[in-house]
Amino acid sequence: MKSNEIKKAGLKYFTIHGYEGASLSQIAEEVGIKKQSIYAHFKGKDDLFLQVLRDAKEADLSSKLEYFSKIDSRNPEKDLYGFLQLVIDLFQKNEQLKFWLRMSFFPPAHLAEAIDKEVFDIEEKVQAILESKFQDWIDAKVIVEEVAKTPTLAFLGIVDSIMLELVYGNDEKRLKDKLEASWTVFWRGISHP
Amino acid sequence: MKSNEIKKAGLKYFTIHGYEGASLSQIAEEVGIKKQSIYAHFKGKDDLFLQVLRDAKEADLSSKLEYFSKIDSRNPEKDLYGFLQLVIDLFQKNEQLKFWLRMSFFPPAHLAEAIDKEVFDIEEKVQAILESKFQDWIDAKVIVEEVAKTPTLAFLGIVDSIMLELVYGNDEKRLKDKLEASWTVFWRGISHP
DNA sequence: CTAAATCTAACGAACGTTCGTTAGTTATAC
DNA sequence: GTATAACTAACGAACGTTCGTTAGATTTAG
Repeated sequence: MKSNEIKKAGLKYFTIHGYEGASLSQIAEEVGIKKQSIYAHFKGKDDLFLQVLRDAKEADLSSKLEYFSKIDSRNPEKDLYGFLQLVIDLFQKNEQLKFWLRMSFFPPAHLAEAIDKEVFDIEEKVQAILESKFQDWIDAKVIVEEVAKTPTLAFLGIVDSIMLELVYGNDEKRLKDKLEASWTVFWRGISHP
Repeated sequence: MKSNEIKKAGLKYFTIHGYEGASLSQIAEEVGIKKQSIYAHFKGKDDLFLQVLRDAKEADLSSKLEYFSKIDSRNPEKDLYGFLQLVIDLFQKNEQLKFWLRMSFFPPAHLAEAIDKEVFDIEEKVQAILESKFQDWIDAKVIVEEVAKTPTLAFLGIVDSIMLELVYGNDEKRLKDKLEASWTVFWRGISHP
């Protein structure tokens, strides 16, 4: 299907140059067609963008949901650190998470509302799952905390900072250092009385 | 000085729409002149952008340096939390930090190299100062840690995540919650044995 | 089985608009 | 009276988009 090739090229250039900086002719050239031909598959630039966005959202969400459904809920140290590894993997394997991150925080102005809705949706779901996991661990006295929301938000903060480090450069060493540092302090912070 | 007005308008639109999405006519209109008149003050779009960038960098750096020069180095809990408050203040008072954040992570492709150099410079300096502060606190046995780099990187991670929260929405409540959660876990993580 | 109709995917050409930029001219300020 | 900073006018290039058309495959009808 040619549509998928176009979406793939769109994902690439939207990620690198942003919505305004990516041009249809550039995207078409990548696929080997003229920019007018894109209109046989999409209504226009906005349509292409929004389809790429929804694909990225779905991929991101389903990867995370799948991970959460697989963990055993008895070993928070392994499960939480594994989630950070998952995020790093997703980021490096496919471009969708990078695209998603960029558009979450710096959306094209005229689509900001539509994008915000999707972002809120995914954020809400992930937070809800994490919070219930933390609650389980608190009940099982595996970690020490009064309210589940505190470690949840702190952990999501680490996820964000790791993603920023991923988008920043490709300083593999610095990423590893930062992950280790954040994780060490975080884990000590929620597991020690 | 009209140049400053132009830079101020440039800062605004570069921050909202990014380099490619901001147009000189838009910027000129904000100031009340025609876009061609910008060329009496700047060589072109790149020149304007880079001057805005350097102003933002300088403002960001000097605010942070000033803060570090004022703290007494005996009370890390107050000093570190105060730094997070400073970042939030800077972000909400002037647009420069938001601009700086956007361009650090999603620079226009043809200026990426020049921008990266500035970003690396400021990052390096802040990290060096923080690391030496942490070393002082470790030596004074106010915090518990072996190497200063670990709490430094973990703290910088919190700074990043707070900035992302600031750029995201203006959910004041969520920002407060996240700050409190990250800080609680972090402080417990570096102060408890 | 063949002929007509429909669908798919691409094309060149052109649309109106906006972009950043340059040149030459006029007004303002010291 | 000279510089500075604004203006008008115009530039080539690129943008997203629409148009009419073509070539080939697939489906439908007689």
